[in-house]
Amino acid sequence: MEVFLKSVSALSDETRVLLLRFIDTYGESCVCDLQASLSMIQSRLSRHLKILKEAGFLRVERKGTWAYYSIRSPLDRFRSEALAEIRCMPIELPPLKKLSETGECKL
Amino acid sequence: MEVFLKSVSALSDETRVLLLRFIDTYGESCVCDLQASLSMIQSRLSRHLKILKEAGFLRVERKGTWAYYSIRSPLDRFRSEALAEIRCMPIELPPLKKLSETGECKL
DNA sequence: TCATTATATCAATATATCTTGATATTGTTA
DNA sequence: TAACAATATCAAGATATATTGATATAATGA
Repeated sequence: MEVFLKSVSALSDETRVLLLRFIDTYGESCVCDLQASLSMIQSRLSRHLKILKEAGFLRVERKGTWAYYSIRSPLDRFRSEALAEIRCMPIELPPLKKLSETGECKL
Repeated sequence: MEVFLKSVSALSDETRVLLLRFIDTYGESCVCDLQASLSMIQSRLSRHLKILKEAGFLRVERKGTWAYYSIRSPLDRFRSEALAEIRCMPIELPPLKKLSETGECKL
């Protein structure tokens, strides 16, 4: 798909906007932390994270079995502007649950 | 729908991106001109123009039975940036057919 | 190597969006 | 008012996208 269309399609879904806002707010997160914090099913998360990554908003870093997703940097003008808009949205962010650090992870 | 989601959803469709690019390039156009130039069915055009209008990209001005659509101005930062992206897209623009002015309109 | 955990992908269904043709609305002119 | 042209809306089917549960892959440690 064309680059711009891929970017805006990625943004046109509530779940993905929430993910971007969450990761932008709390910083790099692994899938199991997102799963615990947002109470989302794992396959659903994986799908949306992939779409956001392929649209140029996220990057992944593997650390052992964990995959850490973070906001890709630097973002181009359009994506930065989009992220700025998302920062202003009235979203109820659930608190962060860092299972990957407290060793409670086993979902 | 939430404002930002409405904007990006409006942008995430090839037909609407083409419409924006067309109107941005050739200036204010009525539906029958778009119909002739883009060889699109009228109900389809009407639908997409409405979505773009409600997303804040277009405005309409009625002149008699004609409805002239143009880029809304001023656009906010995000929408301007989006339009700038669209201006850079490699789109094959069909030539403008100004039926509404030459009196050939009767579709 | 086997077992375990985290993540990714797949297949089926559910949901949303687009396209089309038909009909309704609005404005103009006779 | 009647007839017509331009545009908008509606309803049906077609297409795309999202969600879920099941399965596959990858990394780790015993």
